[in-house]
Amino acid sequence: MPYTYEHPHPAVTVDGVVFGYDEADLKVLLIQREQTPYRSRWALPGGFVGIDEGLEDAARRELEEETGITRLYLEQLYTFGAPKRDPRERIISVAYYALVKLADHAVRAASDAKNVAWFPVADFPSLAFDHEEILDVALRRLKAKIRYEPIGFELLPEKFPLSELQRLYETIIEQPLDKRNFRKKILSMGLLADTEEIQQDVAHRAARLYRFDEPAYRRLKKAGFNFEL
Amino acid sequence: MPYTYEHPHPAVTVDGVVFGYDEADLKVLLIQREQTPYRSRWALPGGFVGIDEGLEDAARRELEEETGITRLYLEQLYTFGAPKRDPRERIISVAYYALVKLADHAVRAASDAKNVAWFPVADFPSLAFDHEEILDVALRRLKAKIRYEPIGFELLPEKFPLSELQRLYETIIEQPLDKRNFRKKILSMGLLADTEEIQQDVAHRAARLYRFDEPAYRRLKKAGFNFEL
DNA sequence: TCAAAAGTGTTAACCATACACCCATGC
DNA sequence: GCATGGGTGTATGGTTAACACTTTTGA
Repeated sequence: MPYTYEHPHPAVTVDGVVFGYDEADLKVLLIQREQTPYRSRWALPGGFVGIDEGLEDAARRELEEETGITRLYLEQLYTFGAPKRDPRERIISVAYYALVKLADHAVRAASDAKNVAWFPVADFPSLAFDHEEILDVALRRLKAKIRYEPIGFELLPEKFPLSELQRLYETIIEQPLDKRNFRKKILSMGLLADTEEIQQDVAHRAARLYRFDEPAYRRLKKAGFNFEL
Repeated sequence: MPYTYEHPHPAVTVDGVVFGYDEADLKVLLIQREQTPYRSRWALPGGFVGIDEGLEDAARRELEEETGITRLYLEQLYTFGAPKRDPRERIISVAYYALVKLADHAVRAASDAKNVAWFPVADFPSLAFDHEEILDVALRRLKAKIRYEPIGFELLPEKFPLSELQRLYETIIEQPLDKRNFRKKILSMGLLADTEEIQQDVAHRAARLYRFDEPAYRRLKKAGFNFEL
């Protein structure tokens, strides 16, 4: 049961910053802690890395265990290791950030036994440990990355109208975009496939639905194409 | 002496990818291992993180201990934690990359007791552990980052002619640049201060020497300026 | 006087921006 | 018929890209 080493070893955890988006807001998934320290504070989902477990594997496992979310875009963010970041012992945390299609996951997370909830990134409670710093780094990464990698689609449903894509971008980069220029640019890239479907049950003219054309993106990328804004 | 934990803990190390540049090549600093495993193989400098030591502190300490290099640009790169990356025990490595002004450091590293040497990144020996992968990630990061952050100057001497800066960029991004356009662009940014000095001991017309104007950069950045290429 | 690199401007193509109205639909 | 958002084109200014010759210096 006890594990002994000649030199002291830190503990290693993974923490996940899970972003979701609904028509109004960019949101982040938080869990309310049940144990000390920071009991009842909200925190990023995460946990210890198994001794024979890869880092990304650990991140996926923790997210699935704690939130039920299973298929998501996941990328390593940064490693946080300030000596006193956890009051119990030295814990080094490898942080990941994830993008999920909120519509598909909102219910499961909310109905879980644990206290799990989505908070708007513009308005969230005080967090445990250094998790506010981690969230801040994740947000900055997302803002920067969404401009030069087509990852925005990971936050939208499979099929979406252009206006929703535009709103997503406007929300994340925090500035308005010109509708005509946005459409011109994004359509001219050849990354969107017209699904030939339109919105249902809207109280106005229904918009065409597009989907992200992954194979086309791969082809273009190989040919030297660079996504931008 | 022995340290005991209820659950198994991985060891945590830092490894450093130190880049330097001379008029011909982008180079990386390697150390020849004296112990098993991978005895006598070349490897990235690095070592264990002290239990009360910050990650970046550990990286700086290791680089100083192993190579004598003390003032450098240092940034966290990525964390590598595949379960079998070290044959002895589970070791998670937080990798950093560093940029140094080679001219100032070439001698010290080479004259150290340990077997330390600079290798061109285009032609280096087989490396220990997963260090080739780490180097590869570092190179890609450098190539990407040098285009949108003015970090190239960290690789040049304090004072340099424009042609040297251009050669540096051409070397790192691996494509030729037009001389007139390069000068126009870089000078129009207002980041270079004319030192009013010129090259000495050259067998042709001596070039003006510039230096990177750090305060000017900070001012511009605050005003929303974005360095690019 | 030759070799080697420094230094310098103009033009054309392209791209980003700004901007306003009509259309389709459901209520 | 009205409210709501969908969908569309053009003109201008700025930015990038292509391109070649003269100057300076030391050997």
